[in-house]
Amino acid sequence: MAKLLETPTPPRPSTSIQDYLKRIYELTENGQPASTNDLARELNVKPASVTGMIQKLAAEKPALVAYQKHQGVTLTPAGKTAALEVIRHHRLLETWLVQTLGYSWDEVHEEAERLEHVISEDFENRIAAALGHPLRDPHGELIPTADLTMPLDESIPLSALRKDQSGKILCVKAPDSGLLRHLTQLGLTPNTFIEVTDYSPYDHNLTVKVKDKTHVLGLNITSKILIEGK
Amino acid sequence: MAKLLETPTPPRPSTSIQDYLKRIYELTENGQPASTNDLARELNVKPASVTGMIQKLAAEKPALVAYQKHQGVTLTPAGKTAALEVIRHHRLLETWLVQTLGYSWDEVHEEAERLEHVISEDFENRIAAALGHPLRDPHGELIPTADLTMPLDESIPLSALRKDQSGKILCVKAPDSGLLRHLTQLGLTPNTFIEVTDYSPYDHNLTVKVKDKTHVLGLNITSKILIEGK
DNA sequence: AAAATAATTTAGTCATGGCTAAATTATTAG
DNA sequence: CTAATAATTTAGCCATGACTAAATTATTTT
Repeated sequence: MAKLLETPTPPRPSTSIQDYLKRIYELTENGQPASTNDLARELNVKPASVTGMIQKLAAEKPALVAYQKHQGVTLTPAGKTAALEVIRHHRLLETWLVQTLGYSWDEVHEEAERLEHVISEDFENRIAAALGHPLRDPHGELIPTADLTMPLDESIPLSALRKDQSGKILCVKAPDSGLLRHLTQLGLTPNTFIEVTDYSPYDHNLTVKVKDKTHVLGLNITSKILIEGK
Repeated sequence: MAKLLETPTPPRPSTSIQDYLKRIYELTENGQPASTNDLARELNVKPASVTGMIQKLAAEKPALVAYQKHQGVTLTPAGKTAALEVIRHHRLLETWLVQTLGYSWDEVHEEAERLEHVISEDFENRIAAALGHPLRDPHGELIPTADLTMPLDESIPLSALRKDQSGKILCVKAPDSGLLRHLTQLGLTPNTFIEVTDYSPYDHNLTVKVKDKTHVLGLNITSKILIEGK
């Protein structure tokens, strides 16, 4: 009898579509449309394939992306919601794998990348609850809330700090796991206290003290480390 | 540099192939080849599709199934190994979801059904270790070992017991979750003590005492409940 | 502004894994 | 043993999502 009342759940976007939407979200966080080439690079796919998929996403009802030839692509509200769903899955999974299976935060990404596409809403709810509805994942990235909106980011980049200012590291946005491990070595991990002991106005290098050790960090690093806002 | 040394990991069988191999394993546990129709029913796919996939699996090098037209299909050693890998994933996942996320053993199946295809060896090892390398899953089914062999089953069906015999329930093989919940209601769950207080030689019904309650069970149920062997 | 280069799109192909309809082979009933 | 039925296979089609090669459009350089 329950059979007869089953909601005809709308089919979930395919794994490929989810990947496209997630990457488009990330590439458009700067406010600029994402280019075909950039997407192709991020997705490990040829540009021609990107064009094809984008055209398909733009033709869906409702459209998931806004697209004009040669103008790059952005997410529609529907597309953004779908992207945030995937990102929420990913970040909750990373948090959960680190907490319950002893993964380190720099090796958990790939696993989450595969799991994010197949977990149920029920599963998502259970791990969110088990983790106490965390605000950030192990990297410090904000986790989209259950209503599929991204919380306001109140962090500022470490590069904005000057001599004698200090704060707590919230987030480390490292593009590859090599750098991630390096920064972990230096003690530059989320929830660590950091203090700026010197600032060079010429190259914007910061001298920082973390866990009683001192390091000089260039803009390439300090711009990727986020500190709690004042 | 690590790049240059990356093992060219053989591509994992597709999700579809994994599903086929798992079902063939289950359907051939009785020693008989699996028929096209039975497989189609189990996989929610048309018989013609099964024929196509089986032919493909038989043509792989090494072959994953042994197949002769109209004769049904069995697993080759390579196919059996691949099937046991998926079954190990499934059963470890079920065990783990029940233990760590409070799933009940009758609602965990579908989730594991999707996750089993995407977890890494590393993940498998971590949950196996975290669970203390369990012998059976929450249903009581044997979990294939890390070397991908199925442990010897030392259980016997409840239907083999007679008046005044007793034992511990190891496994409940219920074909659908409705029956599963019903049996749970009756207290017929793995690791519970059960005592046969009467036996009817005519219809093979057993009168059993479980958790201070008494029930009369038909062969349709008693043959699906496994008890620790003597 | 024209030429060279880079980015993007189109057109056409392929593999995967479903499907239907029709043909074939097995099995069962009479 | 033959006819009816059931099971299985073949043939041909479709959607998805990749690919290459060629064409087109944008952007830089000179």
